[in-house]
Amino acid sequence: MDLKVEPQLSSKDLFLLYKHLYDYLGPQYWWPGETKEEISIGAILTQNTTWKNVEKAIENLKREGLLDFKKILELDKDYLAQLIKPSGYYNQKAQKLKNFAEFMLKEFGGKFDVSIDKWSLREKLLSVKGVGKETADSIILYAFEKPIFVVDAYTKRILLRHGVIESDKIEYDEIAKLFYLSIPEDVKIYNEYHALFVNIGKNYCSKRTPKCNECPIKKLIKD
DNA sequence: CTCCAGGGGGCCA
DNA sequence: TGGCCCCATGGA
Repeated sequence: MDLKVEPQLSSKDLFLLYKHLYDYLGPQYWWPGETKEEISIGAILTQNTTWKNVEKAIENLKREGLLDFKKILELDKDYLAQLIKPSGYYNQKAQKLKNFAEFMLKEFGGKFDVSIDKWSLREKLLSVKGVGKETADSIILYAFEKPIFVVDAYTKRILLRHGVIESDKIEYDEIAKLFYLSIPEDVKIYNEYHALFVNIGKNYCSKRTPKCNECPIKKLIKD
């Protein structure tokens, strides 16, 4: 069971919530990363792992000049695994990075400024072994810069605690739909909204020490 | 010590 | 599709 917070929010309030959070917390400047390659690689490395550990892995790759799809594809898999060890699941993730690098080179010549429909792009990304919905959507939004809404564990937990959704068994795409129906289709908004949710999730809605009483959302709802 | 963090794939009924 | 297991490190 997950705790709930009174009063409750409705899915119709999601755009209002965004505007309030943005006014209150300001831009979050996501996704951290100097290049699209770095951003997309980070999206895979952060699977079920804290960002702090991912930073170490990225730093190792950057130091070796390996934030490059061609080099990742050619690199010895075990060596790649050692470099990304701090991010955990290193054997699996080494293979995932190779799968993704090969996909990007074959499909788009390693480029991100492609004029492909975002849903077609999503289908293609989901066909890569190691890229699930959240990872695909993160890559589409933050590297390809197309308006796809990213749903993560924080998003689900926050919506659950504020009564927007009833059950944590709700499907990923069903949660995303709540946002597509409530807010304008806009890369900037989707970018900031997800980042704001992570901010709130980390600081006020973590599983272990939920500081619901100090949560900005609780204060904002009182309008 | 236990539990969790910005998941995803494989297997099986 | 729904449930279950595996992957693996670092931090609270």
